[in-house]
Amino acid sequence: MNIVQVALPVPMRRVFDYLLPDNLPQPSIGARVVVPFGNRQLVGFVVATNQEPSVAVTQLKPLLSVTDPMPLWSESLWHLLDWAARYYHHPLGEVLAHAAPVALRQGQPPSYQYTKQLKLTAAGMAVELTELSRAPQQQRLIAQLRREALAVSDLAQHDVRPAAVKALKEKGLIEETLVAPAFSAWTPELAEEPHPLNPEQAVAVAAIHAGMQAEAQQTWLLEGVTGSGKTEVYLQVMQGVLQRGQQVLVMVPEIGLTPQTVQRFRARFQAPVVVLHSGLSDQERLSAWLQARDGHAAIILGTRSAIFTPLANPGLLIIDEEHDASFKQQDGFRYNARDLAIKRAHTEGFNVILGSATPSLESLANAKAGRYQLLQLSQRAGSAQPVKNILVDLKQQRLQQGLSEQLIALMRKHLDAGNQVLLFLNRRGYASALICHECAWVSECQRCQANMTVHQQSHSLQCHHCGAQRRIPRQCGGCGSTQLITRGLGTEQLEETIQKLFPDAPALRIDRDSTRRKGQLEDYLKAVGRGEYKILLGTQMLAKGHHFPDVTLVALLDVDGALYSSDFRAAERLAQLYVQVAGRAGRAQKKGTVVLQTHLPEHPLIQELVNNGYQDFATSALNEREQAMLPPYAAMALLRAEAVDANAAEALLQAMANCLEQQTDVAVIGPMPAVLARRAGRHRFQLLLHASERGLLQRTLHAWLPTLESLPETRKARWSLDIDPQDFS
DNA sequence: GAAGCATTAATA
DNA sequence: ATTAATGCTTCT
Repeated sequence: MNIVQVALPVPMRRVFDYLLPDNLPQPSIGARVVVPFGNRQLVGFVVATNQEPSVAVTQLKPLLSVTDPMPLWSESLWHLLDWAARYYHHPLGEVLAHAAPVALRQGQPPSYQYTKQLKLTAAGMAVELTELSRAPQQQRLIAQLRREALAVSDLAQHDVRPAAVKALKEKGLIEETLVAPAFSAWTPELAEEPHPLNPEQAVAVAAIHAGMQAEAQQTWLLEGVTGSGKTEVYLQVMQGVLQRGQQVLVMVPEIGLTPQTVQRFRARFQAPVVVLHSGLSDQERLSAWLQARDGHAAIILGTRSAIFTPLANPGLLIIDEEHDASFKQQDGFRYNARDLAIKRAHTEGFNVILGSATPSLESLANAKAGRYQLLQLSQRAGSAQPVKNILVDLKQQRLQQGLSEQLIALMRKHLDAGNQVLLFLNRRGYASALICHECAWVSECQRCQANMTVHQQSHSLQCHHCGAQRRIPRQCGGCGSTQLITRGLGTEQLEETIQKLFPDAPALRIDRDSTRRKGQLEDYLKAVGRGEYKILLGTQMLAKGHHFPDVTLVALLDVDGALYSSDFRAAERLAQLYVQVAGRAGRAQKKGTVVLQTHLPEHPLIQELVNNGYQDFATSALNEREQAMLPPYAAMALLRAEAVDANAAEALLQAMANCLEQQTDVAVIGPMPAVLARRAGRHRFQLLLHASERGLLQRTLHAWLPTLESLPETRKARWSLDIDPQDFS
């Protein structure tokens, strides 16, 4: 009897053997099969056949069915997924399931959905409309179908009820047909003229074009300040790739996938663009996946998970804003899509462009080491001038709700000149805590080690970590006093203050709370573009990607947290944020000003950034990383554990530490409490592993994971492993 | 003693 | 992850 080894979407780092019944065809590696598992049925992936079974044959169950006659993935993509499972030490079955669209995960065939369409029969063509004068819906439908066929799913839009359709079918006037999906044409002609390039852009495009002629796969790091026209470079490089009939995969951060981005690609090329965004239905996602696999899609635009899209004929991969943290998945299968993309490009032999105004230190180090070719765009398009930086020392300053007098004066000046002002504050809500003026009681979350945030708008205290909500108390929870005051400025309160200080300047707050409704952010951004608002204030959402041509003053109100942070990446992230926010200022003909309010103006990072810019900051930050033996000059992995019982979580990591400490080439740091020591009622600990090279860390983990997994302490606490962790919270 | 909830073991 | 089996507590 034939044995089939199957990877299943369960959190176990092992595969399962099944018997192949005689009536089923021999499945190929990478095909899906349906198997019995416990008392349920799962869709699994064949990883091997004709192997020796790892348990007694009598314990094996037979496969229920073979779903695919062919492997689901090309050989190279299959190898990438297998590599990813090993590199991230994540169960292969879960990796494969993650890489497949939901429809395929559930066992649907990998085929296009045919749409049901209504068409006129010969009788329907001939019938006199007046014959149907007593059935207006039927009449309308016939009239419509004489213009063009109609999909059954669109009937409601034409206000035709199923009864009318049924009646017409019975009269033999219309019929239902299944129609194959139509793919738009793939032509090399452009839909619009390319924009003229400035000298730097031209150099970049020429360098990439030249490099593409070479046989060897290449990676370019395109470092372009905001407004320097990176997108135009992408477009002109893509042009050549598309003309050769090759596909382009474009990956953008979650927040960057806006209709405007898509619009730029559609406007330039007469080639089908497929967009993988969160709003797609399972069927639409499957269709996009198939179109990419079959080469019907020329340009595939998507976020993190787009890296798993099969490509018939890939020519180029672009990762825009490559430094963005959203390329790293923060739970479950914790992969880094940027790193996987580069690995994939290597194995499949296509070229990569990494683009950013503020490249990650990892990528800069790779450029320095000669693995990537660095291309720089330092001029802002048109006549835009460099921004002016102003540091405001908050020490001993009189503040009005977090605003220094200097900043308020600057805001007046810019508003009086008819320009817009943007204030950045990365803290939503009204205030970060409610405290008692008499006994210093603080509004803490019951289930997390964190303060609850005051939300005046919804009259509630909210925990931003577990989502808990309750009414704002009138009395102190400790002493019963009614003297409750707020601490820590949030965007809601900032909005209130701004309206008081600048009653004549309409202000708009943009944060997760104010843009909850779908499409609301887009509506607001349009209103901003029309000049309906003079002051914009908000969180991270304001920092990225949006173009505000009339904003001339940008201020970061409170970023000192990053300067005190224990996370070694905090400085890098602050520098990137600063440059991104600064990029919102003075994009058109107007000179921009950037204000940074801080209690630590003498901090070397701040000085370096403000005086010498991101590149110099990055150089010295990389030197520091090298001195301190931190990534990218070392490898890290993080073991996390959480449990209701704090001891259980800590004991598990201690047991793991005891095992791993036998390995001398890997430093084991911890266990220590996580930054957020308790979340949703669970105590959290972490254990940091540090090695001078990835290989050492990989070999250690590979050797020890089976032991770690089977430690008795794992039964008392949930744990996970994060390779190349980005966030230590 | 049954019902209800938490813990543990198994999944081929 | 999901589920069945087991253990423990609580309720009537």
